[in-house]
Amino acid sequence: MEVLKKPAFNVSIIKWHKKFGRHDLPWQKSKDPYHVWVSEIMLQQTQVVTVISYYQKFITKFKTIKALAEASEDDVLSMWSGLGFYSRARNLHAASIMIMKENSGHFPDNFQDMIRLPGIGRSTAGAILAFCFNKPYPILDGNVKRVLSRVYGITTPINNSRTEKKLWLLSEKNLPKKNIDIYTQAIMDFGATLCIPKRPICNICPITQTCVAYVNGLTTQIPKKNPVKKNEIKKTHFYIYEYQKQVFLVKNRSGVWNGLWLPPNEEIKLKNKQIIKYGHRQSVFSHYKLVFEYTFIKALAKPEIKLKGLWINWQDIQDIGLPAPIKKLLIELSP
DNA sequence: AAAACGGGGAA
DNA sequence: TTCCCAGTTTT
Repeated sequence: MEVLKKPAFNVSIIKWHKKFGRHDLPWQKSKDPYHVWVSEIMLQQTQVVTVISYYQKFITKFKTIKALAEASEDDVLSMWSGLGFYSRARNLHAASIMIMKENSGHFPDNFQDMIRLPGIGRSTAGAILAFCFNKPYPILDGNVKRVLSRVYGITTPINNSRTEKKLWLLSEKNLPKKNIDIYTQAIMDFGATLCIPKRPICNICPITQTCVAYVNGLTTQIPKKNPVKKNEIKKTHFYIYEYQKQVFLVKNRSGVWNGLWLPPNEEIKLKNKQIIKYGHRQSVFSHYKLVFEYTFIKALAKPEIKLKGLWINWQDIQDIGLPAPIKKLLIELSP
């Protein structure tokens, strides 16, 4: 009797990618590690569609590692404004300075030197090594976790350290002997477009025969996740002062939105003031909900503010590092 | 309202 | 090693 040999999972994925994968993303145009690095950092906690325009703006503004290293942190954060998880931008900037100092501007070509850079961990280093240097390193992002847990029928929670260890081993085990760059892109595209979190499109999937979750009817239950802790509520108040078409902002130096500009959260005594508006907003983070009230105060005389900060023209708020909900609020309040 | 998206750094 | 922290968009 003839034994039908099933194609290996990784070979099937590469074949699938030729026809159905994404080939025209902006960062796929070059193998320049700087480009791939920036894209990988942006993609760490953000979806492709959101990243595209930010990536293009960022690379246009900072064309090389040198240009990034020579920029101010303010400039870097302003390009990141709205993308969230701002430590990614601060780390990218800090890493570019390290690369200038320690490696004369050349991005490292090996795993050990890469993960020394702030913001680059095992998965990000693996992606850069595969895409730019054709080296067989595994990655383990959300897509890969989902695909592997379904293919192997892993029912333990994927946000658990034992399961994660197992997934790393599987990711490594499945690396193809050749075309590591294509495979790495392929498994991410496959996870992002076909083996999606809810309602995976199994009817056109090329690997259902070897997918344990599919064969056992478990695709909706895998991957399983431990529940995340619930959100507490934090409250704060912003005082938005306007004087002669300018608004006053201070640099935040802690917690969320570290390094970004915010309206002060303490009231400043004014002799002549004209309060325009009160209101409140909320902003949901992964670990808590921030409820903030705001008071919009139009000053009739220049306020004497002891806080260190800056007066900025309304139209210039586009160009500084502001959190998305604050930028939105200021744009609504601007004349 | 909940889910999706990894890695740094303190404990 | 483990735990805590960190933002916005999409579903």
